[in-house]
Amino acid sequence: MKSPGFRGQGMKAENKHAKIIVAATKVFAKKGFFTARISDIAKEAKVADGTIYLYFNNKYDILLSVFEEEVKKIAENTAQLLSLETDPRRMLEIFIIQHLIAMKKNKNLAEVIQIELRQTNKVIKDYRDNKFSEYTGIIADIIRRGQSLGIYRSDIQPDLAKRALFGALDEVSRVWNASLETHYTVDETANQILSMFLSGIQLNPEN
Amino acid sequence: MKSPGFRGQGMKAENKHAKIIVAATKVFAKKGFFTARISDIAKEAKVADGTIYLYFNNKYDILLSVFEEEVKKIAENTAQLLSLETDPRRMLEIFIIQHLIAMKKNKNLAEVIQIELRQTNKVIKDYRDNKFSEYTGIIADIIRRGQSLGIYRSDIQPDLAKRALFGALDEVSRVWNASLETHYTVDETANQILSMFLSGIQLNPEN
DNA sequence: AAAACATGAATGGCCATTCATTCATGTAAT
DNA sequence: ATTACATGAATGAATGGCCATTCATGTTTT
Repeated sequence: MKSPGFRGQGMKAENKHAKIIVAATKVFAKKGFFTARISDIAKEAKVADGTIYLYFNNKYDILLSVFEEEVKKIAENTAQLLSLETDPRRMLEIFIIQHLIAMKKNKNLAEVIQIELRQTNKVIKDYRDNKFSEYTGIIADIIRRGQSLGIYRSDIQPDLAKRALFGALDEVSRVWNASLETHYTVDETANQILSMFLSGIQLNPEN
Repeated sequence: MKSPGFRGQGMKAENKHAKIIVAATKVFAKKGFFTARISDIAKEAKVADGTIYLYFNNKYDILLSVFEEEVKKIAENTAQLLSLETDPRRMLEIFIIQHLIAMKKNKNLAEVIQIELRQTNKVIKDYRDNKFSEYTGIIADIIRRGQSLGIYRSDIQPDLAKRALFGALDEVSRVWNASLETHYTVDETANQILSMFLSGIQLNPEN
């Protein structure tokens, strides 16, 4: 006597993987990687503890999957928007806005990125610089393009600038999550940061 | 028959506290807070596991102490140097250089700051925003001063700018630690970041 | 010989991971 | 279409290892 649409045990995999990813993102964000318990994730995903191991090898594998999948999403979305644009100034604006929107919309993701970047990094460090550095690489590319067009100062090191900009964005979103302080809107923030960076990067400042 | 200056067990407390702090900084930096074992710290400090609990309440207390003491050192040192200076542009330069020097010199500290800021934050969140926000507050103060002198754009939000700048510096030093990439010197980096920020913040850009 | 310090083996709790069992669904035989 | 059998997804209690913390004991200092 199950209500229509209900499925008991044994139902086809369907979207358990996805459900676990979503739950894990939430739990990692709330408690941090090390403090999060598998059983927390299982409960959040409405799944048994053991089920998680049908989809992931271990706890770290979950974190990695969350990180890579989510970063991939943002990167693809941003790349898509950027492909329609040619002005490096406008491109930088798009990157900044998209990043902040993504972080604001998905606070959990923001946290996971921060955690993965700092803590775990340590343990596994190397073999996963893929999706993430691909993402920040977008910034460097924009800057290089601007330089070859004579719009951005040629004495700026794109690899340093990408870090400075990413760091700025990351710290701003960290505070959005971590503190109770009132904070500026995405637009205000994006404008301010864009303005700080652009005017410092443009060859011929016009404000 | 100990050589002169040698002291066996039971020697007067002397500097055990300090020794543990130094050891803990090193170990936390290398392994991260959660992965670090008390016995690692004890071994590094050449002290018994139990001894640590004569000086600290628990593992987290060690991290907190490391964080607060080290941040305090930097903050005081920087404040001291800044007190000799009045030009907001030069002041910003000093802050940037001092921060980068401190992080480069003490990679361990850089890591601990990052860890404390992200992971643990989570757990205890509030009651320790003291030393750290005091430190980043220096940036906001410099900017405000520059604004009232008409040197920095008045439309810049000091609290946002401080985060952007701190984030940029933090991300740059994160990469110094985390990656194997060749990276720029402190001076190069400081110049670049200062230049990016200053030209974006100055009312009348002159380069 | 107290008091103060230091030691490190033992304790105890926590939690990732495993695995024996259950059960819905699918297939084959009657 | 009813029964019998097979499959493997899902479960969650039990296992086992790790490690922070404690404390009974030893050592040094006063």
